Amino acid sequence: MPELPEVEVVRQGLARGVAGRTVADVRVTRDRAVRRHLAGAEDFVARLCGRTLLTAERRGKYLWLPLDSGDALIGHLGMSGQLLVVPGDAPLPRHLHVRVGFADGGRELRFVDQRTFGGLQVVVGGDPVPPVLAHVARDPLDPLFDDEAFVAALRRRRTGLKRALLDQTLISGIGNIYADETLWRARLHGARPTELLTRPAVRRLLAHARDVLAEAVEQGGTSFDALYVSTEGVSGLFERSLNAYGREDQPCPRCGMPVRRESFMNRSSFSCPRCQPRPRPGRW
DNA sequence: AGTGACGCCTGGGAGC
DNA sequence: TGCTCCCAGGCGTCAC
Repeated sequence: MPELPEVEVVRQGLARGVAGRTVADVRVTRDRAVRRHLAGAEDFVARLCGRTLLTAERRGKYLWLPLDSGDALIGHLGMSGQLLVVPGDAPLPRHLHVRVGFADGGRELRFVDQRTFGGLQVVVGGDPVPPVLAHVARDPLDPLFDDEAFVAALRRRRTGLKRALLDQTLISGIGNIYADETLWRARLHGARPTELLTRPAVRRLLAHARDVLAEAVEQGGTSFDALYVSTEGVSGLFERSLNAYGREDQPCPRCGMPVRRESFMNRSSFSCPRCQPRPRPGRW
């Protein structure tokens, strides 16, 4: 599932593959893929044609490509989205929704998305960040991420720790997989009340989040199936480095206890029963 | 204002 | 074999 590392790998591919190129033609074959573009698919196409894509940027799980018009093309992969840079005569995949051809006649950009939770839109402004993304917090790999502000904000929350890690307005880029991996490394259960964590504990947690995200970027991200791939269609290798996520009943790599699976927020959470004990009422 | 529940969407697999 | 149900889960929206 695309979280920060997977999206970052895609961003790097876009920077290599489409930045600096001028759009010649755009085809939208499924309007749902541009539903966030409120002015409609026709307007989406008009705002892209003839424009040059300047760079490839990312905040959390959002991507955007500033245009020479002052607009920006925003992309979100949702659960199953792919941004591919491939030859125009490559076979058309089943869930291909948007094609962007370039004036240089080289490889085209494709948005493919099985579940269409993701999508594309063109918005006004993209420097330093499109206004519609202003609510998204900086992510832990952002040089301007404010560690102490995060520590204070998390401790002001009155919620569970995993819920806070998944809140993109508090810290962005972390989804279910990397939340579980961060918690495993920090030896904390996701139900721990945020307001009871000490400052040093939150700093350690943040350091683990940074580590696991950076290591996953190095490995090209996590690919459980063919749904997540780079712009070149390559799968990531980080799945083999997962310690908790998806490892129900397998031994904890640290202590050997079988990893447990719990239902949480209508999804699965994986943790070690020994390394990450459930919080007891009134203690932490 | 902060918190949490809900619905969107499709394919694959389990179960009958 | 074929049908139904469940699961994966990011995030915008809405209610409290």
